[in-house]
Amino acid sequence: MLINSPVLERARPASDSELAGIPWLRVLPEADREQAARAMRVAPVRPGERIVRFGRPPTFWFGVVDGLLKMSNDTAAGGTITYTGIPPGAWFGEGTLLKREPYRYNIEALRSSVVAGLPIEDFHNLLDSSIPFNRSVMNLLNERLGQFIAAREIDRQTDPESRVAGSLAQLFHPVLYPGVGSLLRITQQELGYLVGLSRQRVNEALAALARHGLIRVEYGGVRVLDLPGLRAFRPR
DNA sequence: GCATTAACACGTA
DNA sequence: TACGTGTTAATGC
Repeated sequence: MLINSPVLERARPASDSELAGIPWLRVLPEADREQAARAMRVAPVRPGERIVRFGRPPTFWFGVVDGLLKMSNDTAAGGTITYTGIPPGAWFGEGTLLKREPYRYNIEALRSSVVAGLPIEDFHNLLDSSIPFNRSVMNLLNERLGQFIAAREIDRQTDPESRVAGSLAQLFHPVLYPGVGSLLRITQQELGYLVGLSRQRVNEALAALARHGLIRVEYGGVRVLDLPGLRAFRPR
C-alpha cells in the first residue's frame, strides 16, 4: 500500500491531537471524517530527507504536522530553485493528485519534521462524494493562487529586507498554514535557504524589520507583530 | 557598494 | 554539549 513513498513506510496511524490540528477534517460529516482519520498516516522525517521526489507517481495528499519543509527543483545547470518553505498546518500535492501525473518538484525536510498523508484513493473518494471537502480544497487552491501572485511580487524586490519581509509574511498565512500561529519556528539559516541569502544578511534584515516593529526575533524563531505591515514592507 | 564566506564569542535548549 | 545568534574581517563581483 505504501509503495513509492519511502517516508510513509515508517508511518503509524495519526493520534487524536494530530487529527485535531487538521482543519479540513472538521468540515466533513462524521462518517467521512472517521474514515479519513483511519486512513491517515503519520511519519517522522529526518533533515534533508525527501518526502516527494520529482518524477514519482503521486501516492498521498501530504500535510505538515510539525517542522519545516522546502519545495524545490533541480536545474539543468546543476543548481537548485527553491520555491517555498512549507510550515506546520500546510497541505500540499493535491494538484498532482488531481491530474494523477508524476510530481514536478521535490519536497524535503529542512529539519526534523512530522508529516501526515492521506492515501490518494481516499483523497479521490472524498472529492467524488463530499461537497464540504470540495469546498475546502477549492478554498485552499484559491488562497494558494493569491500566494503565487504575491510570490512574483516578492521576487521583483531586489533589496534583502523586502524579500525577507515578503517571504516571512507568506509563511504566516493563516489559512494555508494554520499550524504556524504568531510564532514561526525557523532558524535564520533556514530562512536564508528559502530566501536565497546568507545567514548573516538575513540576520541584518530581521534586525531592520524588528526595528520597524513588524516582528520580534526570538531564539530559533520569529514572532510576527504586524502581518499587514510585514506584507507591505518597502525600503525607504 | 553590497553580499558572501569564514571565524569567533556568547547565550540557550 | 550542540546549536543558534550576533558581530567582525577578508574576499569577490
